[in-house]
Amino acid sequence: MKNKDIKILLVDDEPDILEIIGYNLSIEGYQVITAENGIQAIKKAKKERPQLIILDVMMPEMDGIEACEQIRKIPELSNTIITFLTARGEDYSQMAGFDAGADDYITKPIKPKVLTSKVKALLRRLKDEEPSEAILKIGGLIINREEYKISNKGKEIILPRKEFELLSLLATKPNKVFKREEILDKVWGNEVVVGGRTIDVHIRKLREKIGDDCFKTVKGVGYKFVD
Amino acid sequence: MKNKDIKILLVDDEPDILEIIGYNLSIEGYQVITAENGIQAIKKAKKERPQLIILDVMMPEMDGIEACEQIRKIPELSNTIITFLTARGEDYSQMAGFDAGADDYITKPIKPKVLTSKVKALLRRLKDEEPSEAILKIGGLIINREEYKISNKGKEIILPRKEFELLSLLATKPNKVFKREEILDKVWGNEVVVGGRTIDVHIRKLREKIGDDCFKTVKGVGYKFVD
DNA sequence: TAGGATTATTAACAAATACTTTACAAAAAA
DNA sequence: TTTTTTGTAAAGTATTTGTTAATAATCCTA
Repeated sequence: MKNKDIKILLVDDEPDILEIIGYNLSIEGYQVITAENGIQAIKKAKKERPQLIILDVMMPEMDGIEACEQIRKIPELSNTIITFLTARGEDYSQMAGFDAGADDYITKPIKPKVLTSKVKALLRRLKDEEPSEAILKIGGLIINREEYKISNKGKEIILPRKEFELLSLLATKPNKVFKREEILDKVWGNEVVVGGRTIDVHIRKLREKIGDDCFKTVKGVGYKFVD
Repeated sequence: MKNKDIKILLVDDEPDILEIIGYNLSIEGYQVITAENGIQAIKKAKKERPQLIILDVMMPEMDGIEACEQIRKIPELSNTIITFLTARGEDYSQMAGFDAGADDYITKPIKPKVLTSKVKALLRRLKDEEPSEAILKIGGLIINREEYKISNKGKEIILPRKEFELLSLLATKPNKVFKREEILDKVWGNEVVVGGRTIDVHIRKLREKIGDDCFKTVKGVGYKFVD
């Protein structure tokens, strides 16, 4: 399923928030639908059948919690993922939210990267049936894909996105050789065209940061991660 | 392995949590064992040999981290999967947990669906290890096409691509004679034109590396791999 | 939103390795 | 014996990857 086939319903009473989140999501190619209160949200949810609903907790008319409960009662939307928008630290609302049937929550203020990776992670559940394994452990390396974080022998490392994804890919199957083609497909996307040395350069950076011997070159084929 | 053959040790000091998680797991058919602190947990783990341990981080007597470390030292439990229960957002505990040898963590509050699918995912790791078609075994030779690796009588050998593919081809049907034509087709591609000695040279290199007698020449026809 | 920092890509060249050919020797077949 | 086919070593060619630095794109902050 491509992003453009995915509808996200965004519910918040502040137009600014709708604007900014909506903008970020649409950059990623999602179809964004908005609503400004719970009642509208339920109406639109029924009509549009979004795959994901992002719901502000605090809203006039009908708050997010109640809206969530209502939506959860709609059978056609049983597969819809609902996530709350909540101010940082509002613990009680998380609790109430989960009771109401929410799948996750996002705290405000929202960083675009966090938002999009969270959305991606949530949508992945749709396909996977089971929530994807967000955490990979190989040797002394821990890769937390949900939080885009890596720790190597207890030391945290921040990797740029492409490097992270490349490492992530290789680490899903240690010792398996990933063909360059395959890497391009999975990390860059099969329609993107990049020069011939791009992968090598990223590998080089990973070798620098994680350790030279973790990455093995198989000439004529590709690279593998070894532990 | 059926669910009823799987033991899960659940460790938390709050009886309520034990109750609710235990209930959900037993619905799925798992055998659930409980403990209320780290010391008890270790004792029960030794005795019952559970496949999975769900361990609360914060506990009186002995906390989850320490319990985890202790359990990891028990050789019989080396295959046991340990996952932590942690309050949302407690980042430090995650990290400490991994250092202690945990495989994953689950955040509270826990949604039954998340719990069960996570458990499923974790247990899937146990079964893995299935030999795929990517691996060929002939005599003392193991050809791993996924890892582009060869081991001959336990000794690992790295082969260049063409050699690897040539060997790979011959090994798919031991004792079958592959005509030179056929070899060219399959390894080089039918439009590539190479000189008359190319195959021989590659065979020679394989004989050097794998063993002279593995490759038999059938004059006027081609080569075969014998074990 | 300008500009400074970071990240991604490209280009150009070096280095490593793989592959092919050559030339001739050896072996087998005719 | 002559002819054909294969074995071998070394040289030569081609391909692939490593590396660096420069440039482009992007992100982030003030």
